Amino acid sequence: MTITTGTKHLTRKKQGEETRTMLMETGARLFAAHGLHGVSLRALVREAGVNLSTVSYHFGGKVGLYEAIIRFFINRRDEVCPSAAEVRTKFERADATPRAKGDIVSWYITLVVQELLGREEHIWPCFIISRELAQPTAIFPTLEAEFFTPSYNSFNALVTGVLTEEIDVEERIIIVQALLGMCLKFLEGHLLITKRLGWEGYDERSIAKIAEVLSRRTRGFLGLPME
Amino acid sequence: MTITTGTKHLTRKKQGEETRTMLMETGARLFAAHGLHGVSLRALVREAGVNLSTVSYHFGGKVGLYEAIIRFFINRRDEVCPSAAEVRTKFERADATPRAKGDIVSWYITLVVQELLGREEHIWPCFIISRELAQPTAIFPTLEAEFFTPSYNSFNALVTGVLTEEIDVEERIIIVQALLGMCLKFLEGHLLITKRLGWEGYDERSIAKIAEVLSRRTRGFLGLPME
DNA sequence: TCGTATCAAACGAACGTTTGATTTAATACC
DNA sequence: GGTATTAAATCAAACGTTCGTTTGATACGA
Repeated sequence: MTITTGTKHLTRKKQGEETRTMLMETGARLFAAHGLHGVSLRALVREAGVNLSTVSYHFGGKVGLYEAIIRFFINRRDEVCPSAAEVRTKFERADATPRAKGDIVSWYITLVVQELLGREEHIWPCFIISRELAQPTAIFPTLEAEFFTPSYNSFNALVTGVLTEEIDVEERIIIVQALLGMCLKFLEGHLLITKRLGWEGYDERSIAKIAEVLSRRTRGFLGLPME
Repeated sequence: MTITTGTKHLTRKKQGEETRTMLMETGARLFAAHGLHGVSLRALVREAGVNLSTVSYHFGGKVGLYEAIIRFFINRRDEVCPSAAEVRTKFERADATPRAKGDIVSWYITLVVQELLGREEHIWPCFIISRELAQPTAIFPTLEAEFFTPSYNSFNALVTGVLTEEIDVEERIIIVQALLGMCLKFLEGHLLITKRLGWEGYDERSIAKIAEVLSRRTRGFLGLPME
């Protein structure tokens, strides 16, 4: 009967969902800032304004909450960077000119930067999973299979599409890693970077600026004209 | 009288020094893998083969050990990347040709990659401090003042030396961050990267390969001919 | 009345730290 | 040169705290 009174009027089920959401949002922010082991459940629930036991009730425990946050983001992977197949299709349908290739690179980098940095709901979970790279937990194998490998394949499709000339496999892998690191740096280091740039944080203009510089210079990195 | 018997023959003072070294080496490795909060002192001393109380005795506590490891690395900063002044001198003494600038870029990137990845005693502390960027602890202000800022200034001197043409300050900062991220990626992600490349770990040959690819392509990133 | 969600309280385990005794190389004394 | 003293370093044990989890009672909408 959903109800009623003034501000709070939730069915019992909606209330549970609201609690889950609040825990995941707060958890994403705190785990991003301090890591899985750096956040106590008591601090987390105080910040979220819910009872300590709700974590075990809804997620089975601290690790369950942590992994739920990661799984939620894994399911959004398609939004973060294009699939490898999509990238390959782009190259098949475009001219083989450096100019056309450069356009694809710019499209790709711009998209990734905007999805990584531009979405409130993405930035903290993304922060968390990027830390899994250096500090893996039990969820890492899943994360690698369902997120890192597809993302890597997507970047790899981009690089392969550009560098059609003969290039040894080691160099191609190194290039992909370098590009990934370049993009992720603006995520992991966003506190220091925005401070150094005198920005309050990332907004539409600043993200567009980063995307423009990175996409243009990535063309140079890949041996295409920067224009 | 130092003595004598068979294998172990240390003065009491040397023994203390050996304990400190063992704790710092083990701590560097474990803190790098799991973070400050992810390592318990009991697990650490078990691995190091020393008594629990020695941590408090020699370092004042867990955080004291952690910060000692970081301070040790801060004092090695000069070896990790050249000073900004040294970079500027290089440019002053070189021709203004793209070729000469490219040589400086290659020299710089090669040096940084080799110092970051090539030294056993550097890699774990370096790993730890790179995590401080995303997950700052109490030591961060010191780290920023005595390590990150000088390193940033050094990279900035390189980029500034290359891009003498008119370029807005935001773009220059973004470029510096991208280059930093590119280099650090091979540190933070070394487990995944070596796995993907089918390497056992970084060795002299693989590091040289990474340095070669990155330095050559960084020239392209900075608008110089890749040769 | 039933099932879901919340809550305060308590649980045992693990944490970082402290303590006081013990070991041991170096020193002082005769 | 042998013996007692000193100070540094180690060690096992125990400290109080905080951790994640569990429990059992309560609130409340269906």
